[in-house]
Amino acid sequence: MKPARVTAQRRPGRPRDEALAARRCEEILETATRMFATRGYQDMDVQVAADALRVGKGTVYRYFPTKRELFLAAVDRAMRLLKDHVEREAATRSEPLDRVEAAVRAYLAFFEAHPEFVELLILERAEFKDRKKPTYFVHRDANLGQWQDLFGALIAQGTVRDVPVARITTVLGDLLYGTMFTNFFARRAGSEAQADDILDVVLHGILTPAGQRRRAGRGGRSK
Amino acid sequence: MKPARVTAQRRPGRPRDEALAARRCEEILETATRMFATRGYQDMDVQVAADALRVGKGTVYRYFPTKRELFLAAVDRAMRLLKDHVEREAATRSEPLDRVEAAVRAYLAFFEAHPEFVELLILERAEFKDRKKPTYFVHRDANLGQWQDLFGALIAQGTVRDVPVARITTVLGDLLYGTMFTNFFARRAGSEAQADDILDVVLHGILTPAGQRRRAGRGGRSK
Amino acid sequence: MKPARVTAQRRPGRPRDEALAARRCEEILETATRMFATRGYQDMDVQVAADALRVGKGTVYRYFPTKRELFLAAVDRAMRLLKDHVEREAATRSEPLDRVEAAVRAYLAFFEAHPEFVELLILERAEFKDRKKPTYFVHRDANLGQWQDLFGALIAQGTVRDVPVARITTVLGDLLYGTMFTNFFARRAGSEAQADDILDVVLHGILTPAGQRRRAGRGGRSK
Amino acid sequence: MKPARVTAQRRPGRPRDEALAARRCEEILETATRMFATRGYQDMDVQVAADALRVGKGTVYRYFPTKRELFLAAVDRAMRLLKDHVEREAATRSEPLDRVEAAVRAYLAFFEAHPEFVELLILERAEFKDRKKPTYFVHRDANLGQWQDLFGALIAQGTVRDVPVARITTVLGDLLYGTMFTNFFARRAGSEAQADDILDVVLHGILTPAGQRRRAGRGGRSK
DNA sequence: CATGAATGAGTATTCATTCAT
DNA sequence: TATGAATGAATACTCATTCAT
Repeated sequence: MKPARVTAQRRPGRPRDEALAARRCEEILETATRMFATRGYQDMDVQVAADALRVGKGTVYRYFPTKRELFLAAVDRAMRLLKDHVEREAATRSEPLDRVEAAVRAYLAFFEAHPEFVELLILERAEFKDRKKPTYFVHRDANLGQWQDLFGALIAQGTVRDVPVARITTVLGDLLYGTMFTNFFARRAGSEAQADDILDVVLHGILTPAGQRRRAGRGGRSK
Repeated sequence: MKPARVTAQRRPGRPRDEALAARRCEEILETATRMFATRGYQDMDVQVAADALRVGKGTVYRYFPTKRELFLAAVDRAMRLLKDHVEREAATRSEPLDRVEAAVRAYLAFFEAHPEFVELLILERAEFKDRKKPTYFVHRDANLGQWQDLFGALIAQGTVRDVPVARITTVLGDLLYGTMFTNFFARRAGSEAQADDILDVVLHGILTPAGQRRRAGRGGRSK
Repeated sequence: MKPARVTAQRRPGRPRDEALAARRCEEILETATRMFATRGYQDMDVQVAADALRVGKGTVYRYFPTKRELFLAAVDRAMRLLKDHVEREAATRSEPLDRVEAAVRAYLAFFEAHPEFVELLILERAEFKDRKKPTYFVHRDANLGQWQDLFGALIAQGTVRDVPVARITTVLGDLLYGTMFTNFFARRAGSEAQADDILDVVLHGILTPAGQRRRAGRGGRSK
Repeated sequence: MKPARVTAQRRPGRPRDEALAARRCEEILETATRMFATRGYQDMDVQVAADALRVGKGTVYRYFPTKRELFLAAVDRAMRLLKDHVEREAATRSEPLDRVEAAVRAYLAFFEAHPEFVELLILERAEFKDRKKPTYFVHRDANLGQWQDLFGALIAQGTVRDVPVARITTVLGDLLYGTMFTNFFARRAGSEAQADDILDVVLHGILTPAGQRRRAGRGGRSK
């Protein structure tokens, strides 16, 4: 006879253990992420994931009603972790340009440490073409504003050339995205050195002063 | 679909019509590309593709022994078409920097005109993780040398800063790759303006001279 | 089945509330009957029934150890209610022939008012083919004797032709059974008029000329 | 759009064997009927049926796209066979009343010989409650008219009492239906004697005194 | 050569039942 | 006693591939 939970009268029956549920939910997502990344969407068998988790298959389905929902929850979790990581790192700096640099390094380091999340991004697009917008871009768009504000401030203080901020965020965003994917596809590593390269090119450009003059003289198309 | 009975002098038995075979092979790949891109790898039924081609399913299997081979042939074809397109455009210019610019524009225009090829690249990675290297990177690596030579020449002539050419090709390659994917995922269009933006940032950098001095003074990490 | 705890003086511990148990048992059967009839045996989820009853699934299992037993108890209840209804109606008459007529009307009216019970009869046969004899026929056979006695008396008093009573009860039983099913399947209604039709046809077959005259003289209902 | 089967040039590829297809379709239905009747709808595994037919499961699905369609086709076939049988037997007689009698005997004999068809009727109702009208009643309604005409003629010729023909066909139809089901449920046999009983009861209800005398004079079978 | 009939391995999901609380 | 979290057996249908014609 268990001592009655002193909270007056509780409902009859087995009470729900909220903490356990949350922990298990996280465990399932973590394992599922690993298995989706390893085997692909179709070949990731919910049965195998359940076995790895030491729970019954039905239990997984209690938490995520379909394989699809399980997958999308895993992608969403990955994006939340990315955002947390990048913002935490950027927050360690106060100078705007330093924040940009820290964010670039954090982004690349995050995906280097978690290649399984890159795989999820690929899989999402490959298997769920019907969805309006991939999770990555939903998150990207949600975070875009703060970075544009940052570059706006850098232009105002005369550190960055006065070009449309959208040009900067777009090019830098695409560059990071492409680097992250290529690292994964081509099995490259060394995100620290990559960050150096990227920052060198983006911040300074590749042309010499002479080269810049020459190009301007020829009427290159860039405004 | 009846082969033209060429009258010349026939050898006994039905002569193999090489031209017909090549044409049909191309037709199959084109249709398959469209259908893979539209429906994904798993959902693209060979039966449906055969129906669209107005041939029997067995005929498709005569040209490509498995669905997998059919898919990989389609990816390979896409990469060949990309290479042809970029090189043809680059060849219209003689100045090295102009060739780079033309190549950048051609690359983006190609994938804007052929989003189905982007889809194939995604699908390849998602469905064939076991392959050593995705087709895209096989082609990328094969073409890398000529672009490195080009940038080497630009450095020698003083147009481009004396940084390792690998840094330039890597950053530019990743940026184009990321832009192409993002265009597709986020349904962006307007590759001409994008090329302008990319060339502006990569060639000139985003920092003002003052900003560059300030960063150098702070001992920024880039060498 | 459990011997009633004689109430006199209470023993320590929570007393079993027999009345509550019986009431809940009846509630469960009533709800289960409705849901089995609406959704079929396989599609009737114990979970859904428990939800409808506002109790936990485990509680249902406390009363009925398996879904199968729950179903069979529901069928059995239906047959008990049928018998009660028919006998109660028949008991309102004293003349043997009137009792027969009342029973026929009561039978048809009962199933017209409770189509869910017809559904249970169907489902029992469809899902439990292994059982030796469907519940309906167990009850039918148990009640057969009293009706045969009744017709025996009618023959003895010269009201009914001297044919084997089994012929009468069988034909009448099959006719009622077929009418009840057909009403249900074909969504016919109007059991009163049907009873008129049935009695007209059957009585004018089973009555002797003398019996017909006697009944007409008493103002029997058949037109 | 069917190409005239001019033997000269046939389309390339393996020609479809129409006769084989029709035969196999019938075989599948026959086997499926037996297995549905034996095991019930849910427990009838298409795999097992395919094994019994010595074909692959996919082949069954080529002919019937779903298990449901297979089942409904089996029911429909049963009804067609019933109709054929009853009409063939009725057609052996010329006198209207003899046709009725022959039809009653044929109906009961058919279901006595094919209890599996009775099972199908049960299963259809149990598993497909959503369908507007069970197959049996679709067929029943389609054939009703001819029997009403027959009874109309019998009334006109003074053999049958002048009651609404619908009353006669309904009561007789329900009686046959109930008898057939009860035979099956209660495992009764002896449809010949049952037909005697039914005809005795029903005819002596529907015949005028003149009609009874006429039939007795012709040596009608009812005792 | 071309066809399409035949095949059967492969899989997400449901739900009756159990039992810890 | 009541509850509902956990379990895992059970199953229709698809589609890549083969091969008789």
